[in-house]
Amino acid sequence: MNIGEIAKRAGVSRSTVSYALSGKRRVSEATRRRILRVIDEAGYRPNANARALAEGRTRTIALVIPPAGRSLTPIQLGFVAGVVAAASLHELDVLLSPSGGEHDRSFERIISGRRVDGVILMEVRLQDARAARLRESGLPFVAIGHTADAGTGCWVDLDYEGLIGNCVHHLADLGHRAIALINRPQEFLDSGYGPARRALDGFTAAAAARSLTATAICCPDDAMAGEACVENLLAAHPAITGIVTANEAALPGMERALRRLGRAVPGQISITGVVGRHWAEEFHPPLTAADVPISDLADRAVELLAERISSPAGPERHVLLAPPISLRSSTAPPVQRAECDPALASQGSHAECLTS
Amino acid sequence: MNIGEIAKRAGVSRSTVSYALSGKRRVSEATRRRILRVIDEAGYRPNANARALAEGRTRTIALVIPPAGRSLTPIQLGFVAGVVAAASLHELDVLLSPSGGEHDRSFERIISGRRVDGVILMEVRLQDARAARLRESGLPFVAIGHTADAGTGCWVDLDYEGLIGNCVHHLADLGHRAIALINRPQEFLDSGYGPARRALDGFTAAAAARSLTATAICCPDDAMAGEACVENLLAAHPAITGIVTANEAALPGMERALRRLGRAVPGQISITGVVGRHWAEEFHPPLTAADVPISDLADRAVELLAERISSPAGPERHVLLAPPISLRSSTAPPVQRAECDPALASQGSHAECLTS
DNA sequence: GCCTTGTGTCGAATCGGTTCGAGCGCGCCT
DNA sequence: AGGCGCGCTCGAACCGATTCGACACAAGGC
Repeated sequence: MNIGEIAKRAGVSRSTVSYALSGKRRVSEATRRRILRVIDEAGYRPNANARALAEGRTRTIALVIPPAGRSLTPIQLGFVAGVVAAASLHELDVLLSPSGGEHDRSFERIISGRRVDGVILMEVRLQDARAARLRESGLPFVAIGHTADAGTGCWVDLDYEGLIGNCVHHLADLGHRAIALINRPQEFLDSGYGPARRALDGFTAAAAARSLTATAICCPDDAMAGEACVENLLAAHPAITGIVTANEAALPGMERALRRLGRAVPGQISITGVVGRHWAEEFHPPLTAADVPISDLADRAVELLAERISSPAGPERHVLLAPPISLRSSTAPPVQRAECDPALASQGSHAECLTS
Repeated sequence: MNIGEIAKRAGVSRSTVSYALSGKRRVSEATRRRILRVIDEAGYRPNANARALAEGRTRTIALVIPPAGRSLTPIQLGFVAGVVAAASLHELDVLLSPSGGEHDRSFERIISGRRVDGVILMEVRLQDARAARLRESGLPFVAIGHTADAGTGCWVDLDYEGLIGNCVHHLADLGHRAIALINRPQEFLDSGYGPARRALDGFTAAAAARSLTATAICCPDDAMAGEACVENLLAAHPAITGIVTANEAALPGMERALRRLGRAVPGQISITGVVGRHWAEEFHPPLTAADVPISDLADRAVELLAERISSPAGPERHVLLAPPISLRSSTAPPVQRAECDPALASQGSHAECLTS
């Protein structure tokens, strides 16, 4: 069933059918109705490939997911779902492309085969080969996170530097003097992964501004590692009363470690950070944190890309999101060590130990 | 840059370029080399849409993800990643399609626009409108989970019935007499979601076969609900010593509830079930469970689909996976209430309380 | 020397749409 | 009445590939 068959049955030419469908030229009401009836009876839909070939656009975008497929975090997952939903509203389909290692062929196939009108690139690095390849190809793309030359290209990103800084200020305001950062894994930092770098920068700068004693450590992306990290951290730096985390996957382990060490939250240790809302709410007690606005991020990325596709010569826009800190119940002023009996605190009755 | 331009530069016809690339007819070695050199210099790749139009196939498959995009579980996420990886090995691209509600237009667009050669359908229900639509369209598809008429169509699935049954038998072998099933949410059961139904069937049948006292409850897919479920369960049925779970998302909450109630695992309560490997290993203590072989599932689905695409008239094959139970450390023989001091057990020294 | 066989290449049709220029018939204005 | 403009429709070109039948030319057999 193709457009020619419809034309024949309706007794018109192929172009008239096309115009009746697209509305790009006027078609008399009588003819239009007749054509639509035939189409309805035949259950006809235009072939997407033929249309793409003729129009020169595919109405499809590619979403390039991070290299190691196995390490997709729930936050990334949420982003994928968000992009699909947002694209659906723009009448765009989403082609998923893995990247890295043997899967680079897939990426290359999609780009150079002109299968898509634009690309969303997840998890870009400060130096990113895929971004360079895309720039060379001339295909519109939006990066999630920004590359080293932040001025060029479109991107949407989270203001990790500012957000982590806000967390530090929040702890400082409460009176904490010794704090720590639990960052993403060391190799992320080494390979120039923006969020990890900027989290560290923001932490260091804010801590210095408030003259805090600050310790930053990296932690692999899983609960077991989180448990070990917190144990080692508190053993090595017993004075620490506040923790800022940029690593949500480690949270369950952190919770376990604190419980096992008998440190009450927020009685003895305050915790905050930048994590997905889901993780913040599942923490015990609910985490005071800057919730990562994952579906906003997805919406904005698709919006930017759609705009760029329709006018490739337009300005290269950037979006830097900075969600507010949601106050829940994992932060409080630090205990005064001298005045407070640890036994009391571990039983949860730390009210009388609070400082001013 | 298109095939005509390459032909001109190499001084041959367009068809010769096509044959040199596809190898479907012989081309003299000299000509072939010349063409390839020109292609290399120009950085030419065939336009995927034009090729699809001419060949009548798109080299793309659709992956239809569950209705509510927001509630994708990590296990589903893993499946998506697995499908993309497997498809990449077959030189297939993956188009992601949401389904349900307003997103059904996207599904319809992909199917009737002939954008794909085949479809993988996640989370099918026993009665499934999308499966019916696909059958009607004649497009090859593979379902994850089977529909009510299991004999027709291709599918891959997990043998939930058998696996949950095995878990029951495992507990029975250890000597447990009163056990419970923590199933997926009630509405899943009501809407005819296969895994939930079959988990319940398998549990009931195996418990009956071993003459166990069995309680089955449903639990929403999150940690908070898991915590509440376990508390209520143990309050209402204090005799229970073994729990089988089909709900991995509830696991962290279950762990918290047991800890708060002071029930040692596996000292006082044994836990097992069917859950993703990741969840099993993150549990404390590591969970004895039938690990869901998620990437196997994805591989087999893609394999079946690829086979069906290349020979649509072939047999409709099914795959039912039944992974073995991985013994970790969350199950043990139940304590003899009369002989055992709960205080001892809660300190982890339950060795002297074991039966037979 | 002619016919056969086979190798390598070409031209044209095809896939299923979109789009542009042209043409036809009609009503209106002068 | 003739000319003009307008509304509607048609035919043909085009997008960029694949594929089939045909043809040119060289080698080999009689």
